[in-house]
Amino acid sequence: MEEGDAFNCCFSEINSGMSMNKNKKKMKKSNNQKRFSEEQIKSLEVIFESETRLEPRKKVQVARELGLQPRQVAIWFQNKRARWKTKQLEKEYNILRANYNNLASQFDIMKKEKQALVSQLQRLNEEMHKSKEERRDEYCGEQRVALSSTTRSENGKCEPEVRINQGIVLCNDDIKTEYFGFEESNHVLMNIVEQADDSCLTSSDNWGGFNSDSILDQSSNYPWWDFWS
DNA sequence: CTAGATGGCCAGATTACCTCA
DNA sequence: GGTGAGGTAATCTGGCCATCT
Repeated sequence: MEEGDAFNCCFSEINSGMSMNKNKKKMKKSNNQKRFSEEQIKSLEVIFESETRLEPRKKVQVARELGLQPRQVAIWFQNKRARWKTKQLEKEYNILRANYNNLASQFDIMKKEKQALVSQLQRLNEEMHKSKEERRDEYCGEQRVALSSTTRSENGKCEPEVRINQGIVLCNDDIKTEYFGFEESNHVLMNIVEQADDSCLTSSDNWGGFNSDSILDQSSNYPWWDFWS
């Protein structure tokens, strides 16, 4: 701490009548100069733009130039920093809110797109099942005719029940895969639909649990603003 | 060298007062 | 003219740090 600084500090308090008894409940202020002049404010603003804190020497110099007490300059800078910080916080809050709104709207759009795709998948799946059953019936009918005609020509005996049962067993097990040829792709499709059904996006409960806190949670290291990039 | 005293600066909260709608 | 809201200078409080003794 500098001697001059200490002197000016004490001087300013005494001089401006601001040295208060701490036991007093009400503070009284001098009515000499309530507000700084426009020029004083302008100069202080200019200095503040380049440096938000003043060196003791600079503070005395500025005070002298503007006709203020060093303590007044110090207090102005303190208050200015506080106001500036509040404004910065407001700005940051507005940016965060805008980002959040943007994120939420995009999320909503994607949610709808996904629901549409899920319905489309379900429709396709139903059609596939229908087509599969039609082909199976068609195939089993052909097998039934072929089997009964073959045995009759070989043995001269007619065993329709056995032949028919054999045909049905074949249809339900191995032949259907060979005949229809899409067993594997069908499994894949079914898995997609099942997974989509389990997804949080189709569950309104989970969607309702979506909140900004989780996104804005500073404890997470994930840069959420890059989520959509 | 270390510990306590002193004083300044800071942030944050609050007060007192002014201006304006 | 009275009043409430908002802005601003100044004060208070508690913590931190540097210097002195």
